[in-house]
Amino acid sequence: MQVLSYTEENYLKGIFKLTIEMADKTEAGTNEIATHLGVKPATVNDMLKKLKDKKLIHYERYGKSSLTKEGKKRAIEIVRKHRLWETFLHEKLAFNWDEVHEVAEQLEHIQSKKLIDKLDQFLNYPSADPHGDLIPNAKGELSILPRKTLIEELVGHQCKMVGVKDNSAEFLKYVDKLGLSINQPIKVKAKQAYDNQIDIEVNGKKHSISPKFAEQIIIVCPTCNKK
Amino acid sequence: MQVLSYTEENYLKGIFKLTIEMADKTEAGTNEIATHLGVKPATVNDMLKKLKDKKLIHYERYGKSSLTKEGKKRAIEIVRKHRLWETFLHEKLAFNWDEVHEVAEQLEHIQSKKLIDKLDQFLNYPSADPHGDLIPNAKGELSILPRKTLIEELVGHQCKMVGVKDNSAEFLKYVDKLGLSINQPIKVKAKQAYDNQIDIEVNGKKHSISPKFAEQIIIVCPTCNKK
DNA sequence: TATAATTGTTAGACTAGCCTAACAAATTTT
DNA sequence: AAAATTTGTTAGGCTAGTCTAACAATTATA
Repeated sequence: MQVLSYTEENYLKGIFKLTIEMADKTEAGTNEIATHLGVKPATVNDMLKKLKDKKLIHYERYGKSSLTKEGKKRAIEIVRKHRLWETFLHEKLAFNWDEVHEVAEQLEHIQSKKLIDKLDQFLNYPSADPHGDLIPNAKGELSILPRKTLIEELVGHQCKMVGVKDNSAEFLKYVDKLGLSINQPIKVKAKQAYDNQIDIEVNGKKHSISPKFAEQIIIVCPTCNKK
Repeated sequence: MQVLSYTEENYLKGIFKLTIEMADKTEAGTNEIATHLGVKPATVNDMLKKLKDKKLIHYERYGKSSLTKEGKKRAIEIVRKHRLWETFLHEKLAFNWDEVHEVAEQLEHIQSKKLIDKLDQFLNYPSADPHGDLIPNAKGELSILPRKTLIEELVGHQCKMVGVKDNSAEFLKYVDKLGLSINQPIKVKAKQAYDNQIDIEVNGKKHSISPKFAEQIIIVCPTCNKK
């Protein structure tokens, strides 16, 4: 598989944003792409011809552009890398969520399949980046798992925290104390019929939490949705 | 502080390796740099003029080149980034020590002071990378003992292995068999004038090694440098 | 020391990615 | 439907980084 230049990758990513992530359109015009990327239309025109030759986009003279199947696949790989790096910067290196984008713009162009797969693993296969945007998996699939709260999770299942409902300092402090954070795996060990307390395991540590608390923790559960 | 291009950074790093990390020289020739970087001498010639204009190297027509104070500072920053990334890949993402170099070659060019300082912190301020090479700190300080190969070491001196040149499985297996590893002390007992075999002592055990082998073992020798 | 070999430089050409200026096609407005 | 506006294309030029081929300076050798 041919390696694309830094610039070619940025064009694919830009066209992806304009045609696939924007709900209302499936094609992008030359001027529109130019504005989005901060270059002149003449420059875009040259690149569109080049990307067409490489079979990464559909393009005809005076027409709009869109990604081919291969082009879309490539674009999704770049988006995946971008969002995984953002997650890394935020979760592991304590960058603020509004500082991560600029650095991820550079990191997303690093060429190494092994690197990105290992990073994914290291981050616990996150499904969303610090901005809440979904992260495609290694196959390029955007898994939209239904969200629920921890109180609804089945005993024996392993789920992943993706957010909270309560945002009070008091609540967040408790969340923190239990070792919970975005993308943190949680295993439900048992539920007490008597008072609905839930026994969970987080990072090897066991806790018993109240239903009131569990109700505030938003999760997704791959196990529930498999098959 | 002006930002250097990917290519300019690679030239500085190359000149650094040839003039500062190699024991016996303080200047590098045009052809030598070309060979090291895998480009033609004519190309190097252009870049040397450019780096001279930017006051990053000392260079005169038909003369050898060396880094200025500023050039050296820049080169050390790149080396620092390279080695921190190697450490990250090895320690956090479970890359083998012989797989990290290629990816670090790309990562070392990411421009973000904050990123590299956070990474340093995340890794607990490591002082050596997976190959045993020293990592300069944020101030660029590094206790540089000149590196050379075992074949150059004087009889009677005790040195320390800090790396290898050959990375083939065959070679590394032999290295292992002799009890050699990063930071392993080696004593040179004798050299045979007849066939240049070198008698060494590693961990109390004596071995006789070929010059071909010795040439691949990178060492530092405190004795040689203690005047 | 004269010659050969090596090392370094110059000139000219190429590509990728960018630009401006002029023009052409498509679309919108009147 | 003609004119005006917007959108897209082309031609030609620029820079960084690369190359080859010819030449010049330096160094090693006979």
